[in-house]
Amino acid sequence: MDRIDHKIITLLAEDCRRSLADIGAGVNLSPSAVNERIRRLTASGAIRRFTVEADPEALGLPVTAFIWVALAPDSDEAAFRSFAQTRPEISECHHVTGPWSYLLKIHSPSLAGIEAFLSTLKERRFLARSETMIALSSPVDPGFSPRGDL
Amino acid sequence: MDRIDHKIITLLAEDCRRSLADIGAGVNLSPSAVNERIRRLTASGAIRRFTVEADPEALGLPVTAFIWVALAPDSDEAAFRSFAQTRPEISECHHVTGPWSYLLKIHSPSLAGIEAFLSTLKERRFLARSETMIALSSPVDPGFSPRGDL
DNA sequence: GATTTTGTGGTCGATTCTATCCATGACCGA
DNA sequence: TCGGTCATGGATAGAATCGACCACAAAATC
Repeated sequence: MDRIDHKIITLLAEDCRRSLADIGAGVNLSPSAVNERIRRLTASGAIRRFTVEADPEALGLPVTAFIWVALAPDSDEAAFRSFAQTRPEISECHHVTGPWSYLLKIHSPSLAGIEAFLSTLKERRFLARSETMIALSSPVDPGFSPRGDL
Repeated sequence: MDRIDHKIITLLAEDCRRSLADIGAGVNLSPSAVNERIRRLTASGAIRRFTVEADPEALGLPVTAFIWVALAPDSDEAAFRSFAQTRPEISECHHVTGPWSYLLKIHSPSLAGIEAFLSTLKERRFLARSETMIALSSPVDPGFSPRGDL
């Protein structure tokens, strides 16, 4: 992981469809050498996946919400984590310091969808309490990469 | 934006390097037709960009933090937004409902980096107050796509 | 200490696959 | 019937991929 790998990742982050020759010109390397480096970066996990950033609105998910979750004292934390991983509307789930256990970022077609999602959390007895914040606008946002069928 | 476009985006989100023939097989369309749809999806902004998800740790950014920001009453909100857009360590910036103005997600090489970032916010007189939460682990996380040189 | 050995990471060129473009054709609504 | 939209299929240009070969640095041997 040297300076060149770093630059390759930066270039791919901007546009991962540029040609190896293009990238090579940016880092003074032949296309083959760049290809080999990308192969290694992918194999080592430094590059997790090649993907597209989509506009959530275009996908019918105009509502972005952040939900603070305090897990119920008797809840199964492992179950909560795997729940989070299987729900496609959850685009982020972080275990955080501070008064709350988890922070969720979720995309939904409507506020009603958020409400339904909260109901699900309650039904499954994960929640001790929660707080929801709706994103009004997002000056910086990676958008949305559908995980699974949605 | 029909069911087919939706599926194409899902397939590209999983792996945007698969061939048009591959995708075509998934949606019963010829490679050319798929190409044309992707072109339109990109032109319309439904697909924002083709990118890579990187592992923040591999890039030397093992610390992920969420910072709640309440803007100072006399601060220039537009200036804050453009500040957010130009700082590469900010991977998300959302204007949210509730007691806080903005939620930031930032990636940093260390806790000292977070502290330095908070100092910058203070120096620029953006802050009325703030609260920082550190991510301990992230069961679901899109990782990191470097914006700009970093 | 000089020389050989070995391994890593590079270039170059041949081959195969892919995207792209264009001409053509089907289908639907006015 | 006429137009517009969208798909197909084939030709072409361009890209990724692979293998053979090369340069360099570090380690081992004489």
